[in-house]
Amino acid sequence: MAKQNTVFKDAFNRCLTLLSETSALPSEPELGQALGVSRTTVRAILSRCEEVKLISWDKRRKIVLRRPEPSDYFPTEETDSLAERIERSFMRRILAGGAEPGMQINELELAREIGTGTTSVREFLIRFSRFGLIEKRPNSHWVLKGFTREFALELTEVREMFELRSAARFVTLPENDPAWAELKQIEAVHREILADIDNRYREFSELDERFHLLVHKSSSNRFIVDFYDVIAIVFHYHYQWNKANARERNARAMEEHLAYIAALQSRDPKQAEQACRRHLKSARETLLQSIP
Amino acid sequence: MAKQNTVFKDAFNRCLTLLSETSALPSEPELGQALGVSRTTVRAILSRCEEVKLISWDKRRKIVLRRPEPSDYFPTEETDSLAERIERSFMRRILAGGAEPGMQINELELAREIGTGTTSVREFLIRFSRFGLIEKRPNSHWVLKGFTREFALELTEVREMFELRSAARFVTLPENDPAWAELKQIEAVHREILADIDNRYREFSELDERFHLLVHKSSSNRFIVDFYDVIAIVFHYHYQWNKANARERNARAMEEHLAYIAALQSRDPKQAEQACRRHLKSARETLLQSIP
DNA sequence: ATTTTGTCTTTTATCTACAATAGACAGAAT
DNA sequence: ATTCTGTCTATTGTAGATAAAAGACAAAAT
Repeated sequence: MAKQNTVFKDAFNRCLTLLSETSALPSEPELGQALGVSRTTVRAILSRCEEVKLISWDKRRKIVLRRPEPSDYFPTEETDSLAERIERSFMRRILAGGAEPGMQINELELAREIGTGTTSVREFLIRFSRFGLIEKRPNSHWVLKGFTREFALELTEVREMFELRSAARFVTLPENDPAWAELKQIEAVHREILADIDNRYREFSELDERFHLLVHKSSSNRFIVDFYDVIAIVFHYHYQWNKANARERNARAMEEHLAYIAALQSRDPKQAEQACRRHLKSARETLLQSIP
Repeated sequence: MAKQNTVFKDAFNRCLTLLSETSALPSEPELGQALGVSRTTVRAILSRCEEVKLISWDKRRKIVLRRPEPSDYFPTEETDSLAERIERSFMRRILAGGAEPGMQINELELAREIGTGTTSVREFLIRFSRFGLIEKRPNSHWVLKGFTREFALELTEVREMFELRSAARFVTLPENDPAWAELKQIEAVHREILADIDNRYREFSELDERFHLLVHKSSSNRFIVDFYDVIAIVFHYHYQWNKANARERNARAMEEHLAYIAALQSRDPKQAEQACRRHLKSARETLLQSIP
């Protein structure tokens, strides 16, 4: 097994969805564009569609023969890229499991446990090391530095610097900048979710990321934007892991977001700074509370 | 060739230096400690020393038979780790050579050119990507974003935030913090070099890194300290590449450093901030001037 | 009672191989 | 004249293999 064909499987699944809405498929390049894959993969998808009698395919004629059934789709486990699977396994181990700071991380063991080669694990660890949670001892093992109180404080310190800077930049964006429209949309989603908070509070995590990323992006600084990855991954797994009082917490955060959004929309730097500070402060407290 | 034995060769060379100063070598664990390698490597070194008749080795008795000669040492090219060689080749290509932004980077080609396997190149690129100069298109090539004006501006923006924060923290360090002693030493080296600037201005680059790293470290924030790597590598290669007016530039920077150091030593936050700002401003200008 | 050595096992760093995927080009179809 | 398809080549992602290096443990030496 040299390379997983997850790109193919994932694109195939998405193609089935397209296929359920039309009677014929477009040209190969067009389909490739729509699915975000190369023609090689498109042709593999078309071949399989033909094989399972979903379409008849003769050169430009690609006629849909029947609606796709659930059994036509590849199971979702098979469409995740290896990197995603490794990330999940790893985060589960270090965040959920009893992972003490100072623990050694073993590439081989990790690879065996996840059922993959060492190369992929190694590359994952290298990529992951920029999050500041692990550190390499050359020619030897990795060391887990742990999701500790210090880590959270260091992370939030930088986050606050960056977000304050970004928010200050945000209010100076020209009227026609698309960020304003996106901000309005995000505001609307906040209101929708708040209106049905009991059922939809779980959608906050994703919305939170969307909002803060938008703010960070207005910095036009790649280092600030890239750093948001670190924040996002920490909060992402943190939300999954720590579900106590989620409904309440999320509701409060969304109220803060709305105040923050209104302050940005006011274009007044002072107001924006204050609202930003308020929200960041409570976000930091929430994060710290969950750390023993 | 599965793994280069650069650790062995480098440690062997360093062992020869030790060996030229004593008549007998210590125990294996002790030697391992001194050279920073495992006992396995120590034993390989001892074996080779015995082979070339540098020592006689019988269990605990390791008697030096003769002084090492230049020909006993491994050539320096062989002691650099693969990662270092890849970094140098790569930086030469992208900084010195005509490397336009948007250029594609090809792992295979790079590997062939450097004379190494693709895995190492790949891992280097992943590690290097955090410097914001390259970006990966999944399942496809890397894209060079280029050492452009924007890059320099984004880099210095973050640098200034971080260094101002660190300098503010520095002045609050307790009297007995070792940073104060180190600062004094660094100050002394500045004066020494300035006294003989015509001959020694080339030493500035290293001193610059030492000084700013000390400042950044006082932040006690891993993200701030780690970010200094980015700054260091950029300035390191930048100095190598752009040598116009080096003597003059370095002298001026050192004067600024001395003012900055004095301001830190005054423990007055206002003064420190001002001196820091002044120096950062001129550092930014210097960097920008060298970019077309 | 430590510390050192001899021996052995485990892990890392690196290379090579190969399937999946991207991408190039000429001829075919509109 | 453009767009699409068939075919072919090049590159990436991943596994597996292997030498170098780290490290564990018991027996030997101080």
